Amino acid sequence: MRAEALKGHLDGLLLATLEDGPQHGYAVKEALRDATGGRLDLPTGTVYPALHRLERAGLIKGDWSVVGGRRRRTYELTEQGRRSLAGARDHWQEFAAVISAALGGGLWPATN
Amino acid sequence: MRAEALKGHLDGLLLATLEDGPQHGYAVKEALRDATGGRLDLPTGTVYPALHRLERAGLIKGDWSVVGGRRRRTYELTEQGRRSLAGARDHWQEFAAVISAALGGGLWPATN
DNA sequence: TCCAATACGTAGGGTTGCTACCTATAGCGA
DNA sequence: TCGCTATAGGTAGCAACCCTACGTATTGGA
Repeated sequence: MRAEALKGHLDGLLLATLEDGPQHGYAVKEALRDATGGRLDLPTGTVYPALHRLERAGLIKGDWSVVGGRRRRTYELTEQGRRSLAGARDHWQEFAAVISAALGGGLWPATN
Repeated sequence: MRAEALKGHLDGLLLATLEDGPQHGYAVKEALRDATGGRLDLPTGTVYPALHRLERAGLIKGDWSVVGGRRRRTYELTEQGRRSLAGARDHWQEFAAVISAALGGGLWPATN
């Protein structure tokens, strides 16, 4: 996975991993890796700042806790975050359709 | 179309529009707009610098000419550019699959 | 004792597309 | 003639954002 391709799509991915319940940052990173068969293994320097950004934007809400002697910041979606996730999915569908149409050479959007 | 979403995918789109024959910059911009039903209408400040970048990278080759009193720079794919386009298509397929898997909520890749 | 895994973080940089602006010609309508 | 639009090219500077490279700390196994 070329890295820079992710630009502008990361936020939706992070929100999606929080959809099924609260997670702490490190778990989000692992969930994303597992959901993609290891093909999307983000560095922590990408994940943590992005989560901070989402929290500042009011899309997620974090709380500190301590588990097994390690401090954790557990995040959950806000109502606004849930709406944003839905928007991100819509946007992705359109974006993918547009790129596929223009890039050509592919079977897209799977015409039948 | 959110703007930053395009990051890292523009080069492939430009190469794809040159696949069926040489085009000048302005025509590339219009071809892209038409191929996407107007949904991808790039500003010239995006297209021209990107073409310069591709030429510097050796993926396309440009030549000046004058048509109807207007100077044109006509670009065509190099052999390297053709390979790069193929790579961009492969990369896009994988990228789209990964994002779709992680983003969820969607019918992807259009299972039937 | 040392290292990996877990868990969090920041500083700085590089890439890249966009905004805003500029030049110039052809052609049309007022 | 004047002004506007379409065509055709260009640049400077900015902002977003993800990555690299670090740093801290704890737990637990080799």
